[in-house]
Amino acid sequence: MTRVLVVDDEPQLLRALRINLRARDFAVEVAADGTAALRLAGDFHPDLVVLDLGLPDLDGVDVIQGLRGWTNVPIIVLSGRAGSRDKVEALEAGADDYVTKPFNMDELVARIRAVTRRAGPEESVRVVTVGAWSVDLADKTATGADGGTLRLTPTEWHLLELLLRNPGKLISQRQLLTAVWGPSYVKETHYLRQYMAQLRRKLEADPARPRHLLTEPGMGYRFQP
Amino acid sequence: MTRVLVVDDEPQLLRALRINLRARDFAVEVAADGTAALRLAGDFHPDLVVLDLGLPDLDGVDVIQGLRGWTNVPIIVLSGRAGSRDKVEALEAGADDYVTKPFNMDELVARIRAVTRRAGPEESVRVVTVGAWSVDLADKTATGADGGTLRLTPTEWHLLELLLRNPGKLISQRQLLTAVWGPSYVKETHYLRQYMAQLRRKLEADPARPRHLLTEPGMGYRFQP
DNA sequence: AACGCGCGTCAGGGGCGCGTGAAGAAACGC
DNA sequence: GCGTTTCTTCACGCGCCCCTGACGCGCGTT
Repeated sequence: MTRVLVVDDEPQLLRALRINLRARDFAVEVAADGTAALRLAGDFHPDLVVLDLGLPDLDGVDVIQGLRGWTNVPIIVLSGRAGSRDKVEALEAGADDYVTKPFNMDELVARIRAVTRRAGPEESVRVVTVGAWSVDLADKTATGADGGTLRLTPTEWHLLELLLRNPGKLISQRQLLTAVWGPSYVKETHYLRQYMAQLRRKLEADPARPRHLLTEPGMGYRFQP
Repeated sequence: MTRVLVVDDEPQLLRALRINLRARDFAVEVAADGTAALRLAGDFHPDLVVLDLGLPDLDGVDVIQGLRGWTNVPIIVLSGRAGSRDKVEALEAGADDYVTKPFNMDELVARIRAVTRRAGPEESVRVVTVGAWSVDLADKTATGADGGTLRLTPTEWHLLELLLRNPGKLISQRQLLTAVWGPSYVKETHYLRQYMAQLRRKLEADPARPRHLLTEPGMGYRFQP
């Protein structure tokens, strides 16, 4: 059964969503604020998160980034504001879809189905090949074609894992910094340059001309398989 | 069947629209003034509203806001006045498209189709085709028919994403400027011309004659799928 | 015709982001 | 306590992105 975590601070909306989703055969858990949402997400391991941006304690974008730091569970954002600025910010932070209130319940369910369908038949990757190296994300080892192994520091692993788990996808600097160093480090882009350089030195055949760990100027980085 | 509410105070235009839309398999309801329109919208729950701005009782913008208070049903505005001031006001209030009278019936139907197609219970778009290019908004990649990739700067992405996420819909200059550069840049329409030209150079087969990134003089820009 | 206005196009320059190297500060091992 | 590894900080040069100004064109107004 598909497990859904609903995060909203309005009791009646929470209740309406719970009833409607349970009637459609979803397992539903609810949270009323951002901190509870982040905690429950760790315990409940939902297949999908429905997140209201207007929470009492945390900013919605911070909740998204808090989740994106360790999981790429699909996130559907609810918001009372239709402003495209908010929408873009949420999507940039890692949301998968955006629904403005007031919304039609059938539409929301349709989007939930669409998002879970898309994320459904995925196997969580364990081994990724980066050039001549074979990286095992589960037991944290990297072995070369000649059988030699590579040593990576914890920070390097954290950064590399985020990129490798989203092959081909652009990960914004903000996302990387909040995930690896925390939300208060979003300005320290030089950390990224520093550690991306180290990863390239260790993994790329020609560190000056990376073929797999690519820079997207002004935006972020991307792992190209 | 798609349900359309037509709001206009001219009986002959009302009649013409009803006949034409019914012939094209729309379910049509009509209202002759703003109050009737707001009441009927609540009862009829249309999938689309065609709204004449020149109503006897209420100002057109007030009708739009009255609808937007509880629903985000697509609204296409009709107006006899070609003044850009009215257009922009209507679009800012939440209208989805704008047609000046006298209008071509086929054009109106085409816009109705475009707007309803977009708002249907479809999954949120990730990949959009623009001419020969395939643009992935999630991965931030653009690949051509020959497999080549395209590089876009952050500002170009921001602008393009806004247009591509609202296919067929007219986005006002004000909206684009506030979303990409911030609210204090609403006068800098020069930026738009600059970056729209760059996007056309990169995406359009014939940048001088754009087929997908269209200019609506005095109002804004539109992405035509 | 002259003028203003909006749009498209081109060229140039300043500033910022990126890559790189190096060194100090902190944490960890024994 | 000492050496090593890891994290953080600083400095420097280069390339490119963003902004700016200019001009031409079409269109409607005076």
